[in-house]
Amino acid sequence: MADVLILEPDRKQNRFMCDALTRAGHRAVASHSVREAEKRLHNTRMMTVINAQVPFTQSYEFVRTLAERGLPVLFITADAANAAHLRALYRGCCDVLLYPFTAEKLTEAVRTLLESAQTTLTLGSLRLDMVNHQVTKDGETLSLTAQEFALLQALMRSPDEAVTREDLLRTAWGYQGMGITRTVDVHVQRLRRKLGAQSIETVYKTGYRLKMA
Amino acid sequence: MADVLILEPDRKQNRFMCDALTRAGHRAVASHSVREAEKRLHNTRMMTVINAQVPFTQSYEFVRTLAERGLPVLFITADAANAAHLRALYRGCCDVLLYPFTAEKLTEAVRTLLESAQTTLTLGSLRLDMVNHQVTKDGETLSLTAQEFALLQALMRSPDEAVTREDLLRTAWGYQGMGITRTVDVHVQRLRRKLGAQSIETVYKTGYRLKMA
DNA sequence: ACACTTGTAAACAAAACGTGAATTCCGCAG
DNA sequence: CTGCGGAATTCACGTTTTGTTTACAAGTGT
Repeated sequence: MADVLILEPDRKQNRFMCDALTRAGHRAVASHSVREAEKRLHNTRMMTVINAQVPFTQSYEFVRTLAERGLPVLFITADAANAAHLRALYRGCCDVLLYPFTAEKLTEAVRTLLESAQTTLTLGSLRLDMVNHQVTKDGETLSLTAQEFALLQALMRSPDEAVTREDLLRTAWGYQGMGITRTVDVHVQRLRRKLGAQSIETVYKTGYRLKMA
Repeated sequence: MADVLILEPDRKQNRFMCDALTRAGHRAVASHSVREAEKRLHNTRMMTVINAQVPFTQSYEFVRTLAERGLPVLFITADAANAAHLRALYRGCCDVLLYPFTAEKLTEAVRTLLESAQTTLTLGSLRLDMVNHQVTKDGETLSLTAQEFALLQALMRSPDEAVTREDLLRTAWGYQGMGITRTVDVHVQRLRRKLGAQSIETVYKTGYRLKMA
């Protein structure tokens, strides 16, 4: 994950940040609305730089989803009080940068955040590499589709725990408040085939659980 | 359990609380009547924030049921005297917040309450984990059905106490005012088999009791 | 002994799940 | 823009699991 998405409505600012990061060797993608950003990130993994002024009601869910996917987020805000608040709110792989800032400060913050980002998950002989979008089992590479990959990732984040279908739909699909769907079931079926059974057990009336080792 | 249900008839207030909690990283669900709330909580575990003004006759039974299920409840009231009263009435995993309050006070109260929320029950060598939907006895995992799980949970909440069939139907099934049924008996029978006898004793003309150790 | 309560197996009903196939979606090359 | 191909989703149906009722045997207390 070397790429950075910049969610900043102001064109000029956006341009400035893009340039700075590009010069620092990253691939920067400009984005001006949450909608656009969501679309772009739907099946890609990259960190996000977001202006904290974008409407909270929209951005909140957005950032939360990113956090759940283990993607780093860097907030930009001019309000020091707000900065503290944000830092407390989203701890983990998020950080806050106070406006105004130099290009150096920005690239430094991005670099630090990227370094601390989690890029692989392991469970027994299963290894999931988020950078290369690869999953290996006993050293052999499995070829999973994007959705299968996302599902496995969601399951691997909570090994040995029962994960509800609703949770899976939210973290692996980004859906929310969707009614009954058999989608998860179907994908679990496919994953089972590829992983070799004995891996994902179903928790009746609840969801699924990825068993350790 | 990271979710919060907000039972507050006033739309504006409800909205305010939802926002505050959402911002604090919880998933908040708005609800405007006891009826609605009951439906939502029927087979989900989440804590509840309730405005103490909602008609007592309705809310009393509602809150009682929640407490029996071990679900935390936070009351909101403007009346300090009432606050003391409530605190005394529902001790345990309930708390009271005085109106008016800031968003911070609210999230703080919710966080504290959630932290103290019970997620596992233990009795002798029996361990019941509500998060993972698992029961272990002497370290070995028992496979219980959802209903058996709910029943055992209800029994474990009152160890060494006689629990009436009616109580069990209410807390483990969500039924109320249902007439005669042998359902509880049948499930007790099955639980006995899985737990190995010697565990659930019957209290003639009343119900059942889960013996300690 | 009698009326009533509880234990239990088996029958039945309902819900949840698995799965192959049909359909829709979506990015992409032409 | 259009058709193509793989992936995602929905659908329909069969299977499995679970829950409830029933019928009768066994137990309990007066």
